[in-house]
Amino acid sequence: MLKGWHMKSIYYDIFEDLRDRIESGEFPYQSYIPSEAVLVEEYECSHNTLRKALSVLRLHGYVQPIHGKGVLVIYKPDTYARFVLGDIESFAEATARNKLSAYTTVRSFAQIVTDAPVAALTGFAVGDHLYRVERVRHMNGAALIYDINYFLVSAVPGLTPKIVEDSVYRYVEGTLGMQISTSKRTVKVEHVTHDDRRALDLLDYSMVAVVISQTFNSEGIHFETTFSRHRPDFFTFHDTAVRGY
Amino acid sequence: MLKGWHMKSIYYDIFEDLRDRIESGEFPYQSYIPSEAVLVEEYECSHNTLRKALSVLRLHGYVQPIHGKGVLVIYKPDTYARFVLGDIESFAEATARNKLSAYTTVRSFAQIVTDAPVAALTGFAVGDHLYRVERVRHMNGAALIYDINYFLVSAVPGLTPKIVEDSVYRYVEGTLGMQISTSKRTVKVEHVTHDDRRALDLLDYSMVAVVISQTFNSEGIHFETTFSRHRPDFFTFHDTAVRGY
DNA sequence: GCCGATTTGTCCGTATGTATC
DNA sequence: CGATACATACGGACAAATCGG
Repeated sequence: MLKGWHMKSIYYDIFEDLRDRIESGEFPYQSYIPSEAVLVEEYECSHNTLRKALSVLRLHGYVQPIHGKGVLVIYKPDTYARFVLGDIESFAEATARNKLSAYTTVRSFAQIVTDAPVAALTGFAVGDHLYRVERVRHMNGAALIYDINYFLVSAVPGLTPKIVEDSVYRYVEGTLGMQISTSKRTVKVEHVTHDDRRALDLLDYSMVAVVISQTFNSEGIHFETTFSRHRPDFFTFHDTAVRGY
Repeated sequence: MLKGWHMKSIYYDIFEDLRDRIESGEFPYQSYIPSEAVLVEEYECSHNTLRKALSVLRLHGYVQPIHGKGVLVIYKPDTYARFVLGDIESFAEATARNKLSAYTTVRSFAQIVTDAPVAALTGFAVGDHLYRVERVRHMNGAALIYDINYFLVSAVPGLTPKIVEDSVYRYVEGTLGMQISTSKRTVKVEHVTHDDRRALDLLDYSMVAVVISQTFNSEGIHFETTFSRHRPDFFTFHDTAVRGY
């Protein structure tokens, strides 16, 4: 059984525990984890709850259930880069996990009203009030990521340059109590702009990797569109796709 | 209730039906779909089965369930590009869906034995027998994608240049009856190589977008690693991430 | 502010189907 | 063929969030 109390939900606690046991090497690559029946005993939960945990584990690319045989581990520690973007993770969270020295500078901070071009760009409606923020992410001393954020004012009231310098997500989830839910992202490669040249330490790179993400909160409101422009050599995007899900 | 017989499973049929109804505009952006109770009536299924269908719908970024209120549609038809890569979709399937004139040429076809460098590159074990295939994807007359595939011979026996010119997935899923299950992908941006220059119509681009994918079949066997090198202006990668899954 | 109706979220127990060995 | 293991489906129960009276 799991130690103390569960924080989120039973199935999620079981998922986290199994994930940790896989990452720790207790269940190595190409081995089978214990059967459903055994795990139901161990975690003292219902068969349905365990299956939900296994489904999350699968969606994260840790295991591959095989009908009639067992649940196979397909997680290789070496293969996984540490900068996980296939999940929703903020810059602050990501750098903390990677133990990198990193900081953010704010290039501009303004409040605007959506016009037609901005609407086409961001997906917001004409007339929406937005915060437009430009930030530069430095890692180990070099300017590597140039972020242009558009936040819906009504959803993220009281945003300040001070806050965006720290972590918007911490403010949004902590102070405002808002929950981020779905993020739709597109990855492209574009020519560098004059702004890229000014903002980033580009060396001789002529193109940048761009991640365009539209983020929805738990109320289904599209509250953020971000253009994240990365120097190519420091850009990696991970993703796990599962058939039938 | 759904028309005739279900092909795969009840929950998947319901997912496909709801997805179609959303894409058709019956449930527009920012509207609520009928409640669980109503849909359970309509589809004559159990409440659990319907919830599973909704979970798949959510993972595909169509809806956002909101506790106590309903299930909100967050799908915008315009926003979605048609070249979906966040799902597992083959080149043949993708071009067919996009109604593009496309064809494939085979640059090389060989059988090799994995040595240390190839092992490090592909994730296969030293000594594994592999097919190494180089192909170029042409769309509307231009060479845009340069694919280098490594297939595990034991998992994909009898592969021929003729087959890879058509669709490997059709052979694998159709003839061999194998089912593709999980795909782990990484997107990077790299400098063009001499091979890129020879294989692709690169214009003056100096970099390519690279998708590295490791694909597992339903038996949990890592049977394919592919390096897909795209001309930047024709490259787009879509992804939907959901918190808590 | 409270209460009740509605709606989604989680969990449980059970039954049946299907693939593997 | 039987035992094991995963896959799907059902029905019931309760919790939590929302909304209106």
